[in-house]
Amino acid sequence: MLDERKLAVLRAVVEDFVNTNEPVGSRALADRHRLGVSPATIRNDMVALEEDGYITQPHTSAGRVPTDKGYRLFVDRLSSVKPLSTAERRAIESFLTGAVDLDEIVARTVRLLAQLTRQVAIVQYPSLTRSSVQHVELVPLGGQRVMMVVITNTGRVEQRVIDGLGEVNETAVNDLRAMLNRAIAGRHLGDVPDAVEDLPPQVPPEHRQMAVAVLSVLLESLVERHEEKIVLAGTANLAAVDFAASLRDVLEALEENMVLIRLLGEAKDPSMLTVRIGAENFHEGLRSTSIVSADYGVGNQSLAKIGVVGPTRMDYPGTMGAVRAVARYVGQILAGQ
Amino acid sequence: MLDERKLAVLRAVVEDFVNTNEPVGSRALADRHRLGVSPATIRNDMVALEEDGYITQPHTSAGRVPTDKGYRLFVDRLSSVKPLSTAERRAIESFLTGAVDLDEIVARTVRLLAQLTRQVAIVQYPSLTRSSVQHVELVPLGGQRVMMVVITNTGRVEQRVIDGLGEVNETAVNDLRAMLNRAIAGRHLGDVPDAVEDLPPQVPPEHRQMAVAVLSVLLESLVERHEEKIVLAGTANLAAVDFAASLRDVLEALEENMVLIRLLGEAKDPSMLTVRIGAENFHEGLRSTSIVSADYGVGNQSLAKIGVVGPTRMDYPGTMGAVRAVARYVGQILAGQ
DNA sequence: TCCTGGCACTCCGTGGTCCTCAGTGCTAAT
DNA sequence: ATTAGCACTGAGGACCACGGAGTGCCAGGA
Repeated sequence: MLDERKLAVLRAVVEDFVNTNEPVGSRALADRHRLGVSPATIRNDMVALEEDGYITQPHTSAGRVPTDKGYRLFVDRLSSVKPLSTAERRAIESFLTGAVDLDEIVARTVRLLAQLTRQVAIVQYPSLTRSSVQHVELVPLGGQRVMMVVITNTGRVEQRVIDGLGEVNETAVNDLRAMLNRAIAGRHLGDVPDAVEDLPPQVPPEHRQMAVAVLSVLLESLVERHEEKIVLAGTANLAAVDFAASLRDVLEALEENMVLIRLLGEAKDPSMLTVRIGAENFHEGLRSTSIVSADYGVGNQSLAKIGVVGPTRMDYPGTMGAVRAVARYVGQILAGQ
Repeated sequence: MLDERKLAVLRAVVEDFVNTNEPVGSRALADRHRLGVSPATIRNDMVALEEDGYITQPHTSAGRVPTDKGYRLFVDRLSSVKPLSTAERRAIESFLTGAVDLDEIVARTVRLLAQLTRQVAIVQYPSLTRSSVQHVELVPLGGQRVMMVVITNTGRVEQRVIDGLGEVNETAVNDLRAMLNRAIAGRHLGDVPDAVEDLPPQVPPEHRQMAVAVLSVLLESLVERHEEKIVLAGTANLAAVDFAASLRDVLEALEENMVLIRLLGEAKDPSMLTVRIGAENFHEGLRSTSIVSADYGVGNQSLAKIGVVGPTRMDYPGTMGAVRAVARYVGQILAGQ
C-alpha cells in the first residue's frame, strides 16, 4: 500500500509544510527534496496518500497539507528525536544551575523550555505521592490552632492550618510531632496512610482528639492536592500562530489547570515521550494543537511531567528533543538537591 | 476653553467609542445622547477638542476617537467609579468565601477579577514587609542543614534551606528557635532587623556561627523576595481585543513578573485607585493598554496590590468599580483569617 | 455671538470584474 | 511504472466604480 517512496513523499510534505506554513505542491517537492522522480509521479503518490487520509487539500488547486493522521505517521515512523546542539545543551545547564529552591527550579525550567521550543511550556510540580517525607513540623499558633508543615525529599513544602482542636497543649504537640516523625520520616507518601494507622491508640486519651484531627488533615493534604500545581510559560509564542480554533479558545484551555493536568496525565508509556496530535486531544479548544510531554524524575522514579503545547504544524523532532533533554536535566538537578 | 458642553461631548465620544469600537461621528452622537444641539454644533466642539488633543481622527472622513489625553480627562473629571450590581456583589462573596489558605484566596481572587472585568487580572501576594511574624520554625534536616520556615500573620509561609552550618546541634537549634521567637514573634517584618541585631552576643560562642548564618538568611529572605510573587488570570480575554501593538508584545510583557511588579508599584496615591493610560506606561509592549490598580490590605494597612490590564479603550468606570470592590473584599477575607 | 441647515468634498469599504498563477488530474507516449 | 504535455480549477491580487459616513465651511437666523 504505502511503499518507501510514498512515505518519503509524506515526510517531505510534513517537513516543508512545517517550514513554510503553506500547502506544498508537487513541483516544489521535486525541487527541494532529491526524490529522484518527476512532479507527475509525486502527484500520483499524493493521490494515494490523500485517499488514505494522510494529507489533504485546502481547495482544489492548492498544494497538500498533512492531516492529523499524517503527522501521527510522521512522528511514529518517519522521524527521529533530534538531539540538541551543544550550544543548546550549554544553555540548559547555565539556565538551571544556581536555582536555590524548588520553586525556582520549576520557574526556570518552564521558561527554559518555552525558550528552546518557542512554544508554550508546561511544568508540573513534583508529585507528592511519589516522594517521601523528610520531616513533619507542628507549630502551635496560639488559640486552638496548629500549623502543620510537611517537608518532602523533593524540596516541596506543604502547609496547612488546622483549627478547632480544643485546648492545644504544647507538650502534647511535641509528643505528637516526635511520634509522627518516628512513624513516617523517610517513608514514601504513598505508605503514610498505613504507617499512621495504628498511632491514635498510642496517644493518651486526653489528646487523642487533637491527634486524630491532625492525622486526618495530613492524609487529606496528601491525596487531595497532590498533583494540582502547574506552571506555564511562553504563551506569547502563541500570538505568532494562526489557529483553526480561535486563539481565545486555546488560551482559555491553557488557563484551566485541570485540563492541563489531564493532558499531561494521559501519557501512554510512562517515562517515554508522548505526543498527542490535534483531535487526539479531548479538549475542544486544543483540537488544533499538539502536545509533547515527558516524565521527569529521580532515578527511574517518575515524579511528574513536563510538556509543550504548540500548533499541530510544529517541528516534532526538535520539540521532542528539547522536551526529553530538559526532562533529563531537571531530574539530575532534583537528584542533586 | 473647555465649557460644559465640550466636556459632555468628550464624555459621549469616550462612552460611544468604548461601546462600539468604531470612530464616532457627530450625527451618531446627536442621536444617541441628549446633548440638545445639532450635529453641526457638535462638529465645532469636536474641532476644539481635537485642537486640544483630546480626540483624533483615524483619517479625514472618519469619526473621532479619544486619545490617551482624552481618556485621562474622562477618568479624572468626567466619570465616576461605577458601583457593582448586587448580583456582582453576591458573585464576589460566593466566589471568595470558602478558600482554605492564602494560595487559594489569591487564586480565586485573580480569577474572579478577570471574570468580572473580562480582562486580564493581576494579584500580588501580600507583602511580607508589611505583615508581622507569627512564628519562626527551625528544623534540623540532618547533615549540616537546617530548614527555616517563617509564618506570617497573613498566612504566608516562607521557607529556606540553610546549608554548610558545620555541626548542627539539636539543642542549639532549639535554643536558637526559642530565642528567635521571643525576639520577633508578633513584630512587623520591617522591625525584624533591629530586633535581632543584639542576638548573636547572647548565643554561646560555639554555636554563634550557626546563629549568624541563620540570621543572615532570615534577613535576606525578608528583603529579597518579599514582593516577587504575582498571579495572572484572564489572558484569554486579550484575544478578543485588537491592539495597536502586537498581541505578542502584550503577552510578553505580562510574562515578565518584574514588569508587572513595577507597574503595580507605581501607584501615585496609596490606598486609592490608580489608572495608568496608554503611553503613561513605561513599558513598550503596554503602550496601548491601560492599567487600573488598587491597594488591598487589612484595616488601613496596605499589604499589596491588585490590578487589571486591558486595552486603553476599556470601560473605566466599570473596571474601577470591580477593582475597588474586589480589593475591599479580599481585605476583609484576609482580616478574618 | 452662538447655533444650525445646507452643501461640497474626502476617503473608506464593498462588490464586481479581470487576470495571473500555482497546482491539479488526466491522457498518451516512453 | 514513469513522464511530458495539456486543459482545468480556484484563490488571490489589481483595478475600478460607487455608496455612504463623516467632515469643514458658509451663510442665515435666534
